[in-house]
Amino acid sequence: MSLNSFKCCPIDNTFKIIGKKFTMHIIRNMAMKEHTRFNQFLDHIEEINPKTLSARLKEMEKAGLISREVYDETPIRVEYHLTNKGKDLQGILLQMAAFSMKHYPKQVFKDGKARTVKQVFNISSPKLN
Amino acid sequence: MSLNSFKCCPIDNTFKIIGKKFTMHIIRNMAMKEHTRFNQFLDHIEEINPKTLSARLKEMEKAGLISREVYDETPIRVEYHLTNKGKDLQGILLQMAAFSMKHYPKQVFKDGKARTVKQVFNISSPKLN
DNA sequence: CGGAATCCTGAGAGATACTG
DNA sequence: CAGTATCTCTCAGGATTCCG
Repeated sequence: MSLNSFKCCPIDNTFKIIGKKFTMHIIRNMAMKEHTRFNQFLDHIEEINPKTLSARLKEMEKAGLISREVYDETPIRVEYHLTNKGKDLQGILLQMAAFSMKHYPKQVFKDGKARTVKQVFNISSPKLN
Repeated sequence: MSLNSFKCCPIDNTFKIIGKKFTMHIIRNMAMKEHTRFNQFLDHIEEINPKTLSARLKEMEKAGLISREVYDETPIRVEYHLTNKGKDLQGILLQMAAFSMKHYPKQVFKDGKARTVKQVFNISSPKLN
């Protein structure tokens, strides 16, 4: 199976979906911290502002990475959840975590000692689809 | 092992290194097409221009992802190669490819049929460090 | 060949205030 | 609570030319 079977580059395509600032941070907080709500993201994502957060959430919903559900209570409640497609980004997320945990232990860990993803998240290598 | 051992987020840290436009494209061409030279990147990376390419290469060298070697011939020859650290980004690269190959087969493949990374690259899941 | 130097532009991000 | 509405502004990136 050769590279000739490609019409466009899958890496370029993926980058267009997740490459914008904060997109992976939102995915991270949904996948690893189980955050679901607007102000939760706003309060816990480094340096994000409501305008940008709103824009990212809309893009991600349009791309099918997340779902948006409105609960008509007072006060209103809106929850965002990862779709199965969004969950498939966890492989990228873990590889990203692994890279910094290996190469930047002093910045990443309080005690400065490197750890593996398996140690921290108790997870094994994500399958390649 | 809990999330409390983190000083800063490894995903955020990685994103700061590879999140800029074209960085992963350069890594891709080095890792998968064995490109090594300035004009090779310039000619084969979609929409890049010399100024941005130059900036990315410098950042990447400074970050220790690539090495720069000058061969004093006429005309001068300069080669860029992935360091071991740069090679450790291949796991992310493969996960990125896998995502689009699974979810966007019609955009990615000429025949529109999904393939796995294993089928295309004859490679198994990258290890998580 | 491998860039550096300019100049230019606009998308996108930041800050803040406001609203249903 | 979950967003809009402005308004400002920077700087990443594009286009082009030139240089050792």
